[in-house]
Amino acid sequence: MSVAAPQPDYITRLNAEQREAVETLDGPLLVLAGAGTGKTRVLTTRFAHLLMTQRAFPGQVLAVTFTNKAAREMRERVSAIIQRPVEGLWLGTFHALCARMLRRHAELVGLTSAFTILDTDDQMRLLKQVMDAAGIDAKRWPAQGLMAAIQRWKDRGLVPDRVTPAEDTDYAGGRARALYAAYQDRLKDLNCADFGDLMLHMVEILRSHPEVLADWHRRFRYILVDEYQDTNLVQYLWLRLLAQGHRNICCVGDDDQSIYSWRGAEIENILRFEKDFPNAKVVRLESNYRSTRPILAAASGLIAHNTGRLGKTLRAGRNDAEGEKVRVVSLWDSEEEARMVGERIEAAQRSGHPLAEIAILVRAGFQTRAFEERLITLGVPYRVVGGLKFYERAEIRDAMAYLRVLAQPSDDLAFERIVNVPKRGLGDTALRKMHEIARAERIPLSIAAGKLVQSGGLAGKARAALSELLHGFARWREGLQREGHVVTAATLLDETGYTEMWKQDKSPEAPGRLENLKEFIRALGEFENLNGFLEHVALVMENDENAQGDRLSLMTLHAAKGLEFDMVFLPGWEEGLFPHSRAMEEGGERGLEEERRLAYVGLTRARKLAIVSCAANRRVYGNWSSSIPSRFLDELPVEHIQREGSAGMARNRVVDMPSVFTGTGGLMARKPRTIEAGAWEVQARPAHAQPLRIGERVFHKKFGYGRVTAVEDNRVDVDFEKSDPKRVLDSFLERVS
DNA sequence: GATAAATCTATTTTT
DNA sequence: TAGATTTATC
Repeated sequence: MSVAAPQPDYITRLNAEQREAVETLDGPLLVLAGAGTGKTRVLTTRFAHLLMTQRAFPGQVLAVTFTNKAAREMRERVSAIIQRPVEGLWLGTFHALCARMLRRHAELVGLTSAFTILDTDDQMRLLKQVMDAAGIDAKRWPAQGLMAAIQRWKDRGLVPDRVTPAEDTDYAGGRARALYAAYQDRLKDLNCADFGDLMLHMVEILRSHPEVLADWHRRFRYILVDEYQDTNLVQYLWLRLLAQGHRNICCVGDDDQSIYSWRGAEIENILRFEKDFPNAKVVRLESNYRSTRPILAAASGLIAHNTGRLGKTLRAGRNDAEGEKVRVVSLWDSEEEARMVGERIEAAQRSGHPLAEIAILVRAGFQTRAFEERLITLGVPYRVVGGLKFYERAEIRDAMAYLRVLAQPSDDLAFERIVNVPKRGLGDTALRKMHEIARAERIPLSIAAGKLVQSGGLAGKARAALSELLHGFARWREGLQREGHVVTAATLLDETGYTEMWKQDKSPEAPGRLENLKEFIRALGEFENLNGFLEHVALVMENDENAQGDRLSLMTLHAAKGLEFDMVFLPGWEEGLFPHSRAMEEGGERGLEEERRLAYVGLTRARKLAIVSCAANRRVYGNWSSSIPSRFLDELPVEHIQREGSAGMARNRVVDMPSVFTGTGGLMARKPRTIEAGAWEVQARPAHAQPLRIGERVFHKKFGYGRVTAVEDNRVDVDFEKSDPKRVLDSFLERVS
């Protein structure tokens, strides 16, 4: 910087560490941005700075996000800084950007530039067909397992040829690779790509076509990556290939907020950054502007229990950072927990807190129900974030399938979906005949259908129905030219009898579905043409509906990442639920650490008050069972929390009701009796006169006989004979001699 | 091809 | 327990 050069105010508004992250423009840079430290601000300011200093034209910056929402936000904020709309940006999600690139090079992987992007439904159906053709016993080998394996391979950038036989032993007797190859072939035949393919194909192309890669190197001078801790291997490879030339890559992320390993995200990508990009600079953003000191201290204390972190310490960046301690409330059962949350929300509401600033964050989706019921009885408006998305609804998928056939007669999957919706009397038999012709002549299904009609290989009624459908498509295609896509789509849905089908439907959802179809047509009008719309829907599966009104938010912890609220409820902190037993079974210590990061994400969502709670009894699959407080509660630094509720767990640990309350067959198997508040709280009687020791044989009402493998306070690890090893409270165990 | 019965299966899900 | 999905039956 030259002497006394006046700084633009978008720079002077930053703190020192943020400023360093923005102004370090050349070479690899990793910005470790703790929760609430202004990550998005840095990213967008950096982008704007590149443009303002004329380091790059808009089209020379590649900016990658994970969600459409993040991309939209970045676009808006960049144009706000440079005070004009920015055009020609390569800003979007990994998938959207790859799709855009792949349309230019599709022929290099055997597709045409008009390839279709499949949704999960289509993927599954296609895979089932492939497995069927290969004679795989679908009972023994569920398609879902193979789908997961294929996706994992794709996440790692492995085309079928690159999968080693050693990785292919545990599915259908080592046939997974071959099935994967067959699936890929089918995709190519149909001119389709699934989500994973968008990344996979592009990486393959960049790997094997240096001239293409060089081209992209010339184009992009700077690369910006958001949420780097969530990248999977194929995304990492793609970034590394593109960054090879100029090495001006800036990745922003937080290893402590990596919570998507089960989706293929590799936390190693961020841990390894300095090795991958030699001479990389690392800037830490540790000044938190979001939360009060106690919340930050609680979150920091918790996450400190993780190993293998890059290490950051959140500092309170606000002047008014003092505040309420984190509440830890223990309750008798999940119903009482819901009541407690409801009461506090009402109280907050009474004292003038907007509901939009309150959130309940749960570990698993099913937990929302108890709270919904409570909120409904209390009349508190709420919204559940991340339910079924608009474009995932059946009626929308059907309508989409019609439009896809309209746009691309060779889209077999779409054709198959709608050929008998509404019912036209075209069942399995008719479909099989079409398939036979299609396979024999290697033509699309819809063309085969035409031949079938002409050859008369179909009974009268079915033949007439199919013929009418095909003529319809010919007509609507003409209409597309004449009347445009919106009118044609509406006509199509009417003439096929699709809207009529829902009008006739007497189920309570039917009116809503008709509404959705109207909304669908309206959304269509926002696009210039049909293809633009189809691409958008394939890549942007989100619903931006009903966000209005002062409503409380109810969502999973995963869905809450990136959001913030004044008051946050974190219920269900119990062993087995959070940390979730499955996470630990599958991921071991790594799984546990990811759960802890999830807890960290939860706590750091709160600006002013976090209320953590656990219940001693919870209904699991219909049965009441008892649970013990999450180990995460013990990991919160005591000086920053305030214990409340029926059981002060720090001093008097919750003593569970006798095991007659649990299990299925007991006297009170239905529900633990709600006893007078406080009655069960203080009896800190030791469950056993002599503490249990490792190796002792014990009996548990629900899990049967087992042997003690570890003892920690009143928690005992038991290796059960008839059940998986579990951690239980010692009061539930009987000593067996 | 539609309905009823039986069976299965229950984390998280950015695109 | 609840719901989704598969299978059996008419």
